[in-house]
Amino acid sequence: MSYNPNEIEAKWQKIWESEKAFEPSDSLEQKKKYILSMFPYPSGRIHMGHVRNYAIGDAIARYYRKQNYNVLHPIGWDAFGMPAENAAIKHKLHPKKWTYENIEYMRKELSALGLSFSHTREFATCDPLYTKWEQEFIIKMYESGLLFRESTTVNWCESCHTVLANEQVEEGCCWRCDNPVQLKEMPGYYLDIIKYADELLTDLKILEGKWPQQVLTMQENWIGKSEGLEFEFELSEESKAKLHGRFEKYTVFTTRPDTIYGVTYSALAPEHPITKYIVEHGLVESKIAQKITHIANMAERERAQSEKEGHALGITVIHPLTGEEIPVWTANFVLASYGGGAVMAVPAHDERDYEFASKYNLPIKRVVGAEGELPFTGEGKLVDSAVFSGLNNQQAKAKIIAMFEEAGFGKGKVNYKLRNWGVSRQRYWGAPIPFVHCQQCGLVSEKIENLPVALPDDVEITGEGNPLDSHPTWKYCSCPKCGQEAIRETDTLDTFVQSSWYQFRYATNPKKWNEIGIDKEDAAYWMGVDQYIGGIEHAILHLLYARFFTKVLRDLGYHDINEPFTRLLTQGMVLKDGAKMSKSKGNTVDPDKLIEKYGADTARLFILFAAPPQKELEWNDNAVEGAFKFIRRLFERADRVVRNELPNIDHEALGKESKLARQKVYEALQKSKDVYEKTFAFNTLIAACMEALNALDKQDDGAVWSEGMYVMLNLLEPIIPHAAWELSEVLFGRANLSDVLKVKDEVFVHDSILYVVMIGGKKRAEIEVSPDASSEEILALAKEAGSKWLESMSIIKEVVVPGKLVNLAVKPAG
RNA sequence: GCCUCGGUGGUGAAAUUGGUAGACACGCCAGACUCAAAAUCUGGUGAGCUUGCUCGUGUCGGUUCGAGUCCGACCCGAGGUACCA
Repeated sequence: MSYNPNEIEAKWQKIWESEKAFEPSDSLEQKKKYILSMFPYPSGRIHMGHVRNYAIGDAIARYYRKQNYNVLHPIGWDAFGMPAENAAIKHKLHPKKWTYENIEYMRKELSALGLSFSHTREFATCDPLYTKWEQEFIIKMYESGLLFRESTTVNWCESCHTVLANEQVEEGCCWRCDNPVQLKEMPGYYLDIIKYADELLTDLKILEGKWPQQVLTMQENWIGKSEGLEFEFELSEESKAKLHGRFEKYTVFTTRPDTIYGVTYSALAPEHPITKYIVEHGLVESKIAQKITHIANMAERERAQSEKEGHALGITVIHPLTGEEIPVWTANFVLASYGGGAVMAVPAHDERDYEFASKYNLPIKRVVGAEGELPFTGEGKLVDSAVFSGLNNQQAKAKIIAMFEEAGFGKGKVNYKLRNWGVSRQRYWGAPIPFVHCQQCGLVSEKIENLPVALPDDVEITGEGNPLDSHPTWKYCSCPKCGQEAIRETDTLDTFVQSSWYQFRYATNPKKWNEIGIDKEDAAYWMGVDQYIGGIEHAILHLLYARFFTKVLRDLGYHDINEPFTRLLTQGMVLKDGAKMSKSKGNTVDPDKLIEKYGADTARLFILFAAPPQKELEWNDNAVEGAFKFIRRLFERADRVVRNELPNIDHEALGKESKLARQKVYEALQKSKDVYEKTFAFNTLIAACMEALNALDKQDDGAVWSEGMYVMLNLLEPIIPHAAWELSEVLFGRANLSDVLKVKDEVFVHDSILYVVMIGGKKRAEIEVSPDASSEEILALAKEAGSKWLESMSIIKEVVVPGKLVNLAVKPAG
């Protein structure tokens, strides 16, 4: 047969579409697999990263379908977000139109790849029906206290005109546009992810061995749990008076309570209320006040990189154990958002405190270890620490915390680096936050029956300010509670909110989509996602938020799932000339053109053959050609097939080459289970099939050819589906595709076994040994074969590895 | 700095988890076909030399009959994180 990819790919795609071949069954009884590749942002065109992502997911989905699983393999669109608004500004296109046109185009591109998606479950996250349920979740979260509105210092990107979540700041810059992030005081909506920090951390253990270690470690570090002591510094009487009695004390957190006798000063963040009060009330020189204000207004990045700087605030606090008066400073390295924005400073045992104390000539008092260089942050015995002197510092930690708790001065405390998730964005193209501001009632959530609060279509997008805010009528409404005039919230939700629950939406039968957001029974059947596939760049952002949302929606009663993604595969990037493919570098390969030239099967085969999915993939045009030739060879060899079913073969009667060919075929089959279910090393399975085809070519038994093609097409169907369906249809009426194949053990039975003879650890000879030979017989043969190397040697040890090799350890005789 | 993952021919990569290093493919070389080229097919292809031996999986050491694989120290690369008290 000749191979015409364009013709057969169009033919089968049409058949799959009209037969709705890949829709899962509604029955919730059958064994199931939920295979999900991360949904795309509809940016306009697909790129090779998408092709790789969906080729991997599709191969796994098709494999399980062949194993008679009920398979859910959906696709959708992560459709809200900034590029749509930027396009609107640039090309005067409405974000909605831009987005849906892109979806239309990309859907066509993806369908050319022959992906086995369940299209009845497809949706875009900007569909009002999706927004409706999301807004309901947000309101329930508000009612349960998990969502709150407050005014704090936020990360602000001036170029995107919006607030960023902590996770969206990369090295002090905006994750989208790379502009330096400013700190700004603003009201916003927050999700209390810290409340779930401990569960998010401990449940990482469930994922061990199923998620890449790298991702688990990144999440662990991001959550950043640390245990220590929280206590209060009381201001001296004089200082209280100086602050007009407005402040009595403040809280500090330390992971080193064992060093508390070494405290020589305390430092507050420039944003700390006491610092602010002092600056605003002229309690320090105006020059110093200016400097402090300057620090507070610096961009986060700049501040982190600048030298340690601080100013004495002219107040003191009382050491809770010694009663000493300790000076209070403000310092640029104290973070407002962590541990109360204040620290006790122990310069002898903390590098930062030491650097600061050295610069400003503050006293340094050693309390751990007898001698050696300072600062010393290691383990040791306490000195000059009253009753705790002489204790090992680890023991002292526990005792000092216990003592504080007993005396009521403080308590053991767990802190997290993780910050609460700021979900409001000052942008148009997102899901509106369903709240109104009422003069009478304050912040009020919209009534559930009024959802969705939909975006107005008639907006002018200029890039200046939030179009919802400047819309003439949209924000004016009546209060859902008292009916008075009120103002609608004009902030929209972070787009990561949509991608935090889409996996549950797919799992919900679309027949119920109008009535319900997430169906509990459907979720119990389909969730968690058995295999999730996506880029490592989502290791923290999306994967942490989605895990969090899953737990929150569980606690709100929507379902009973603890973790959304049972197994995770992070695919490597697609490179060309050693660099990531990008338009700006001009090293892209256009998937459409590739498919036009070689067909989708070649594209899929190359991508899965060139490297294991977890690794980076270097593009190679010649190797693409090679992939095409392999498929063409399969078509050419179809003529060798003489039976239209799996033949029964008398193995013993075959010639040597035919026996070897059968062995290669079944080696490939044996390998396939591991590849499709565990390692995803498709490259090795494809190589095994190539070996099998090479071996088949060296013999001409028609039955062996028939069996070989029957099995190989079954194994390759998930990778090159169009070619496999076409050949299987013609040769076997597709019976081989629905068959769950079994390995035939007789092909691995041999008349003789090859043993490698090693002498002194070096390979010296090979011997053919009968399968039932004893160790003694094998050794005798080995010694004979290796006699040349045994002359004037004496054997000190004889090792026989059954079925493999003989190793004779030797030393010179005499 | 800290954490994680890597380092194997000219290239992409294999190696049943401690058992013949380099499967499979790309490239290259030679041959066949051709007036010629392309395409196709066949064979070869880790390095070195004295042509059957030596060396060879980032470097150095260790364990073992046997190490790409395990242990220790180091070098290099990629990613993450960065004043979290």
